[in-house]
Amino acid sequence: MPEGHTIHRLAKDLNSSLRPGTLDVSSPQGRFDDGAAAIDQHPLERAEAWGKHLFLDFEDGPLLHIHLGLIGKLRKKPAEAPVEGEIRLRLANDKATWDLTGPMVCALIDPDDLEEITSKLGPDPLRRDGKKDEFASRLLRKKLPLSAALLDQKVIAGVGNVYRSEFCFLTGIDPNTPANELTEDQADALWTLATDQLKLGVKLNRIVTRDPDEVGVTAAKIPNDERLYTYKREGLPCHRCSDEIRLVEIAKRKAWMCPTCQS
DNA sequence: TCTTTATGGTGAG
DNA sequence: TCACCCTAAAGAT
Repeated sequence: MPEGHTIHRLAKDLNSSLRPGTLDVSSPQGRFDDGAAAIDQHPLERAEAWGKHLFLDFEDGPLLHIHLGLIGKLRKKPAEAPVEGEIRLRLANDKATWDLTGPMVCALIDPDDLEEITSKLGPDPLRRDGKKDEFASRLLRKKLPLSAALLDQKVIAGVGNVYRSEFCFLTGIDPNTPANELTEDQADALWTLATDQLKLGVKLNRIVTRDPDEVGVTAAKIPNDERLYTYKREGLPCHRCSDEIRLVEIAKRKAWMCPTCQS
């Protein structure tokens, strides 16, 4: 489930769950034994998210870089939870256990590496240093379809395959529109939307783009199968106009759109 | 009990 | 452009 909101939520939860105090760090699966040993018994100073990247800073220890990729998960379990599955990394104290499975990246890095990684990322709407103007200038330079540009982490860090289709729908823009044909106002609207939506995603710990008024309950209570307008809804009626949601392929990945609402 | 899929990204050719 | 990496759950048989 990893788009930017997931990573920021994880950083927040890790900070409250694993501090203060030293941590028992291990690699039950055995593929990160050396890394785990280097962190073991060091307190977590701070977890921080940057787009879809997660960085954990340990007191008197190295930095840990985690990227969940498509299938990675970092799950909170009770203290002393039994080992089940392919757990690359386990962080534990006497109150909780966090198990990392299937990450694309789990590696110790130094500050120079951190700088190199973050310098390659575009503005993150969930960070104080995420700037609308920077997003607009990067977006409007791209000749790619909007839906492809939104997946480019150098244009905006943290947006993934669910948000990109939903943002195109919510702004009423055809996802195939070349980004450099958009207006400044449209770029502004996309940034504001991304900021609001990702913040809501962190709060609810899931993506809910649907207008609660259409469903008649609060956003937190919208059922999972009603919380999105387009994603994985091909063939189903648009929540706004009842036309059929269409599946298209953009930037080698599936994208969804309403042919009537987005033109 | 298979095969497929997934909210991602890299490196080789 | 393709092959490939990682894992688990859902879907097909």
